[in-house]
Amino acid sequence: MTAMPASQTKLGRPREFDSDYALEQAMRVFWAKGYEGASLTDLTEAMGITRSSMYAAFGNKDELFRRAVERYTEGPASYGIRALSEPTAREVAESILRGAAAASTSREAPHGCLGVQAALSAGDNGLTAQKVLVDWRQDGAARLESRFLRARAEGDLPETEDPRTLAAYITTVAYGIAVQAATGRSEAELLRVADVAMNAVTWSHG
Amino acid sequence: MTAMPASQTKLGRPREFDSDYALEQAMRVFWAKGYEGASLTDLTEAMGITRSSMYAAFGNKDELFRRAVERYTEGPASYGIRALSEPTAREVAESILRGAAAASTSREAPHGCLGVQAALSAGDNGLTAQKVLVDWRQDGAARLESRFLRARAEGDLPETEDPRTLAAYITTVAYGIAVQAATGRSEAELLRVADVAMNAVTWSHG
DNA sequence: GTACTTCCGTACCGATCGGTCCTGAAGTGA
DNA sequence: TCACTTCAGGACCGATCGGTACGGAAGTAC
Repeated sequence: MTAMPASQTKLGRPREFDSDYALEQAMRVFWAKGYEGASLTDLTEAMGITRSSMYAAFGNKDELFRRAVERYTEGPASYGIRALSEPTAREVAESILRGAAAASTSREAPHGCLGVQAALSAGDNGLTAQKVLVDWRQDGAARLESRFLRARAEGDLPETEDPRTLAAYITTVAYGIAVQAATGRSEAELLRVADVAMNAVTWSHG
Repeated sequence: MTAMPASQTKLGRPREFDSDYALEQAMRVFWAKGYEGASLTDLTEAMGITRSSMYAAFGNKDELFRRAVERYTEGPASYGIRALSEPTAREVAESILRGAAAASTSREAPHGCLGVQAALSAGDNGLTAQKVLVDWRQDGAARLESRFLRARAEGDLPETEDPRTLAAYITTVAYGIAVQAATGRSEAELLRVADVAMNAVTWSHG
């Protein structure tokens, strides 16, 4: 219904607003105010469109949030995906922690991590959004676990390290860094925290 | 007006409900649903009192939240204060991390940490609550920093360790553990994470 | 031009939000 | 008993919530 295949013949009046820009703005509002704290008025004003246009283009608030999270993953949180392709387990972990510190304290975006703070807890109306983010965090941890599993198979991580626990540890620190950023800590401080955190693990290299 | 000194002569009809119990229930609702997600209806139903009684006893939603956070500090989060009186820096840190893992995964309470998840981000109506929790987290970190400062002075922590960074690291892991608990991780997993985290620091003892 | 489709803006929907007010009952001290 | 105070309950407040209906304007395909 909403997102038709682009191959279809375009009929009628074409959309006047930039859908990507609108989604970007919605993402920022959710990031700053959380799912429940972001009202339709907040969202549409930031997106520069009316309620009608938003509902026609994205369906409803839940779907808009889902799309915003996707965009967040591909945009501000893309350091996470890039980190997975670092050559060694140590560099993967370091990229994630330093990336989290940087992304959570950017001056051009809300502090903290959308994936953590937008719906950590929720009332009845926010349960869908809460589940979206639980899945988002679980998925990220699972990818990291797979990466560490591969690293161990490649001899890149000592056999004594458990990939699941290690992935849980790194994501734990990353989430904590996001909370610290939302509490007001500076990037410099959080980079030092990331450095300390790296010492917890015996890496094969580095 | 609201909270008169207890020394005053008691006049009129005495309160019929248990104020402590009511506050405990309110705390749990805020813990599970967050500040904005917890409606007055949710709160008063759990507390077993009417809106009138709540407003007479606690003032308004913001004040109720403030009191609930106080109770949280003295109750479910009391492990934090107790940890500060452990004899060595290592034991302080270990008590905090293990305490966080246990408190965040209790079967008799909502998962996660009220101080983290009840208002990490907020809309306009939740800004006061958000500030309460920012202060709460900053205060906790400051106390831990003081404790580590003392530990270093007592020769209980190597001179090479910076108390501020160390306190930031430990609280970061503790917050991360709370996020993981809200994501569904088990206590056993989080205890393993806590063990890993302890290896990041060179302690004088243990 | 004409038929058709989708646009956008607005007015509006019922529900719920936090908070107030009023009333009658119930307990207090003298 | 009496005056006084505070209780609990529920109706009610304006504002805002997410979401919908409608209608005129504006674009496209033929």
